Amino acid sequence: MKKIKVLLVDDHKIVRQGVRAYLQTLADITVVAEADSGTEAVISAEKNRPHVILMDLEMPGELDGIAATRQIRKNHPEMQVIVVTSHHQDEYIFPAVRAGAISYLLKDIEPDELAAAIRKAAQGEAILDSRVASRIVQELQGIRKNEVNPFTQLSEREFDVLRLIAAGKSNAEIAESLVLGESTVKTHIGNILKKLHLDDRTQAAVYAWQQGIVRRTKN
Amino acid sequence: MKKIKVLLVDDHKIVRQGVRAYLQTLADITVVAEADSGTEAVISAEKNRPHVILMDLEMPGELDGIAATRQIRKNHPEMQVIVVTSHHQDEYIFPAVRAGAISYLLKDIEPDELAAAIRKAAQGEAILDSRVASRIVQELQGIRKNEVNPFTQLSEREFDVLRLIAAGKSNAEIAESLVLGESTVKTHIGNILKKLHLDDRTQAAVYAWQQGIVRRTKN
DNA sequence: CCCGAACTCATCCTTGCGGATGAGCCGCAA
DNA sequence: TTGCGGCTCATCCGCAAGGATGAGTTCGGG
Repeated sequence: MKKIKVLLVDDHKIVRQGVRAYLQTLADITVVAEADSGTEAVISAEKNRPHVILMDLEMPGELDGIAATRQIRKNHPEMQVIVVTSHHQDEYIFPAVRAGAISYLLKDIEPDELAAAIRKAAQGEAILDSRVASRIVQELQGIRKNEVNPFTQLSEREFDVLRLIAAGKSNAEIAESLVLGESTVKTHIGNILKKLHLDDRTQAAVYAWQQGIVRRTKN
Repeated sequence: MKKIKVLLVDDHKIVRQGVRAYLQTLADITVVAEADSGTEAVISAEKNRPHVILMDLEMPGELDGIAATRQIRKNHPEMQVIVVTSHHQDEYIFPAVRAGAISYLLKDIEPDELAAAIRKAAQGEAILDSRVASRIVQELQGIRKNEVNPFTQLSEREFDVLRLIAAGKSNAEIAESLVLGESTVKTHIGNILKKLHLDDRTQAAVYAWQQGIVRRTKN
């Protein structure tokens, strides 16, 4: 049986060592490389062709875990990325999943669960931490009693702006539409791009369409 | 019975007069206004609230017939735009329809056909000149023997570029992707925007998604 | 009562984008 | 041969778009 090649990405060496030590005890898993930044992760993935990548989200540098995940998945759709983080909040779950992560685990996971997740990921299957899973189910069910929407991270106003971006509007048009100063619009857009880890309005528009925020009109 | 209110848009006064004279002989149709430019058309539509707009495509000025059509349909989806033109070529059919025109007529149409088209349009139904209709059917059937695609006006290369725009790529990334100079990419994009009557890459991306040029990935 | 989050707006600065124009190359058809 | 359309690229210009920062507002919760 072929071993599952794993790439570890975490900015803390001690974490990598710990995980590596554990994984090496398993017969069917081998750690082929480590990276301590998003940029390195992309390069290493390129070079070492791992099957599965364990990606930490919290990392310094230009390319964070989410951006790195997106990058890698773009270049190599066959590689599966498991996101490992201590964030139990909502905010990073969806961006990570959208960036192409197959599983989203919390750092206090049991070792054997990690191994299980890696094996599943290699098969293209997902394992979500139960706490994470429940949040997702909640969202997908549309259980948003108050004002929570599927894009929890985005505020109502930002959502308004995003919709207009996705309609191809310019900042000036958006400002007029929402009765705002153009400055405000730019601020919102800046925040949207930051939150969604995108580079420009065009990507935001694409994102909106992919997510179905904008409904396709009759055609 | 309420009369159908019509707005005439054509840069030639003589044409407007001719059409108006004819339409005024009809009991159920009334010309409520005329406009000689795209800009005027938008304003006049706003003010006079016509049911149907007869729009000439060939007009000078910043806002041509297609852009005006798009604008009006955006502001007032309930107004129906009939495009009247002497272009029997493909190039303007699809842009016009995409911009929201319900019917596409050629200028050598018989008067009673025009009247019929207006009445149909008021009901939200389309009438296409048979020559136009056959082109459309051809396209929809995918009868593209050689390299003709549903977006006849766009060349292969432009299509390549459009797809990348719709993926959220920057000019530099597109250039790298297609192994081109950035200058060339910009030229292509300029041509794409011109041909599709769009303002910027974001609108192009939106357009691409609306048209289904980009396939929605799994989500 | 204070804190944080959302929302608003402004200023400064940099650069990517888009428009206009000109130009050379290739292949195909008249 | 000439011409045209697609493709390629360059230069110049103006502006919209984004990033970085700071700051004032309201509102609801602790």
